[in-house]
Amino acid sequence: MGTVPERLIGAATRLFADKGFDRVAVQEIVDLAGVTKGAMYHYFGSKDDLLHEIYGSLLRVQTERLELIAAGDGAVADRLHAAAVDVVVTSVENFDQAKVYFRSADQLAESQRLAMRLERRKYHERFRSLVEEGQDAGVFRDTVPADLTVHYFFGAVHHLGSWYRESGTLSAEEVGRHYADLLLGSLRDQ
Amino acid sequence: MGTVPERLIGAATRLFADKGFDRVAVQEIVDLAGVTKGAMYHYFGSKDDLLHEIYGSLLRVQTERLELIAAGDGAVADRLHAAAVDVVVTSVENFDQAKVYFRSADQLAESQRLAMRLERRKYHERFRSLVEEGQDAGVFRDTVPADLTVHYFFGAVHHLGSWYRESGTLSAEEVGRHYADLLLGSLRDQ
Amino acid sequence: MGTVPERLIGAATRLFADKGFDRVAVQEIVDLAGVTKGAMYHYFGSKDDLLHEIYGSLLRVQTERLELIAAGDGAVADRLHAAAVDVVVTSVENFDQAKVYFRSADQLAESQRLAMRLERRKYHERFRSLVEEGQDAGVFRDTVPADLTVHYFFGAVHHLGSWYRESGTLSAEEVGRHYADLLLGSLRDQ
Amino acid sequence: MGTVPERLIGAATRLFADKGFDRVAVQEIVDLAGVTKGAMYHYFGSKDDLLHEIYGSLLRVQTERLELIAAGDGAVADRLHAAAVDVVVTSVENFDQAKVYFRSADQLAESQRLAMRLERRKYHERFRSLVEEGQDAGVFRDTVPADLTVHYFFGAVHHLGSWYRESGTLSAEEVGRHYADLLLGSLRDQ
DNA sequence: GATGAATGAGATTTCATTCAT
DNA sequence: CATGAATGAAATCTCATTCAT
Repeated sequence: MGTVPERLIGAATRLFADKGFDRVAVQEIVDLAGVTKGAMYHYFGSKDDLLHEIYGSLLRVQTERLELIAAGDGAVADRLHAAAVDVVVTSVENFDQAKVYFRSADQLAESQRLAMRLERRKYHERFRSLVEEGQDAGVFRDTVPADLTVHYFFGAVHHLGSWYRESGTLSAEEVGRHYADLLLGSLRDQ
Repeated sequence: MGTVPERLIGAATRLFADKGFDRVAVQEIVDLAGVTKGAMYHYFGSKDDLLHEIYGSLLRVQTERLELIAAGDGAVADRLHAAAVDVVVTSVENFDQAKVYFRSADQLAESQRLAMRLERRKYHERFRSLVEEGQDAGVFRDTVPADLTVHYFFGAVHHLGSWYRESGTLSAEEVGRHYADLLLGSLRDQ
Repeated sequence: MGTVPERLIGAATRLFADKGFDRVAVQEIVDLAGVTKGAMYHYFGSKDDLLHEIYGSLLRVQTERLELIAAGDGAVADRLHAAAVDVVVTSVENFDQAKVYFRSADQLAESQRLAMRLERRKYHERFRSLVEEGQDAGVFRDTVPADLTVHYFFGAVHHLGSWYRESGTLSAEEVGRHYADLLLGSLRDQ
Repeated sequence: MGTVPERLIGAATRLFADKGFDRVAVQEIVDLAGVTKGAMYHYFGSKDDLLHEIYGSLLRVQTERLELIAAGDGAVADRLHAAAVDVVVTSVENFDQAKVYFRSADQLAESQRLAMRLERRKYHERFRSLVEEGQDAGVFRDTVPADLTVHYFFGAVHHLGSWYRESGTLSAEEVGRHYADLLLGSLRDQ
């Protein structure tokens, strides 16, 4: 059944993803995890801590993978495409975590928000550097600022939680490829 | 200073946009509006009602404008471009309303959610029909499903609330054009 | 039966006097006052606020009376004697308030502590100035610093809560006169 | 570093003196002592036990010393003076213990309270017997009941915790002498 | 039309203590 | 001897909503 902290994280992830951080009571989390509130506060300092933990784990994984993909030695268009597919696939494969991540950024406690923003920015900038690399190489057009393009793309990714259903006809891989195609398409020089 | 209901809607819009529906107390709203709780419950049945009121108004405006733009008689690519610019511009020009709209869909009461989903879907479908029209005409490529493309684009639009700052260097119009260019770019046949 | 805030103050005074601030639950206070917790938080911002309210009221009364007595035109020894009697008598006549005041100074919230310390110091200093006036006039001996003497006397007064019983044989007036006699005795020049 | 129980008593003494019994969590005590909760409950039955242990030790020492001083063969005024100095000096020299003793009498568990009250009363009575001895001998005036005088003096002593600062200009010995002078002064026959 | 006192349910968090290891 | 995970009861406080006036 996993350790108590694992069960708590699991329960919180599912509930936060479903209802949003503010709509979930600590009591619901511990009930679903099968432990008592005292146990939760033994392992986590607060409800915020739980969110912070969930929030960070997917971002860390994705950052690591982006690092690897971006540092590859293929053409920049291929690397960007692979990175775009990857962020979609890992988001869908960890859909509850991703939904929490997409929805609850603003609910993080002040103190944790800064640290998280830094990590997010790092991810954003690594991604943007790929776009800029392509622009500098003349492979991508530069009529739209790279920064804005990246916001545009991540907006689309964040929105996955609002429409994508795991039970639907499209696999994670397929959505990933479509998203990547749309991104590359909009960057392709005419 | 406006009527009491107007002041209430204004206060609620600003606060919901800033902190999210669940983080705003009714007391804060009435304080900011300069009225009492009794007055609020005189005009609105509940806190949910306030959200509902705000939620719908921007969507109604945008739907109306989309209708007009889509029914124009220019080339489909031009109409889609204009529609894309428009949704961004109107979102930025009513930024607080838009933020509420982007963030708080899931907080609507069950009963209101359905009605809203219908309106949203209508908007989505009108937009999609433009994409499909272009695909049918052979102007846009159809390797990516029109439905997914529209989700992709609206994801980007919804994300505006997370990164766009009215005080920044980009005007609403500029962002709108960039967004539209990215959309059209990704649809352009190679 | 008095207004709700009055009943709350009354209940809190009795309970704080009996068991000490930290040993009293808000629930007990509202039960004794016959209202709900919500009502309490409607009138008082916190449990601390309640203490603050109680704490200040006796001090204000005593400060006012000391002012009057000290400003009288009798001999300094007579005025000091009257002041000493008065602080004992008013403390015993408002015994619950006095006990709260004596016991719970350290439980006041940080923010309120400063304000209260100022008021207390003012009282202390007015009292001390009487002692100094007598020393300057050669009526009281000055081998013991006035400051220390005042601490000594107020220590005795604060201790009333630990031993004096209203049901005992000594009236407030009698205790007051004894205390004043002890004070004056220790100041009398040999 | 001392044994584990010693470290626990030391930590508890400091914390109780600083914040009061009810404001100190067992976790804080064991943290400061550098041990775990299990260890604490190995040596002490409860948090109350810790208080009880601290509470008694200073009283025992002071009782013993009072016994010796009172049983001396000097004049009664000298013995009372010495006793008064001594209680102040030992209180200041064990200031944390004394503060706990002064503040936390009411926090003792019912069962322990009785035992403690007996010891306190014994101390009080021994002290009072000195006063009475002087009154019987005609050295002290008897216009104020001995009992009340002793309460008065111990009130002043208990109050030390509220105003005396070890870093101040007065040494323990000086304060002791001043306090004793005030006591003797108020007893001196005119 | 509007007030604001009052409710009552429920929120998060704390904490002394126990107990299997 | 000692650990530290886990409990469970209780603590303070919040808040949308109602209702007599």
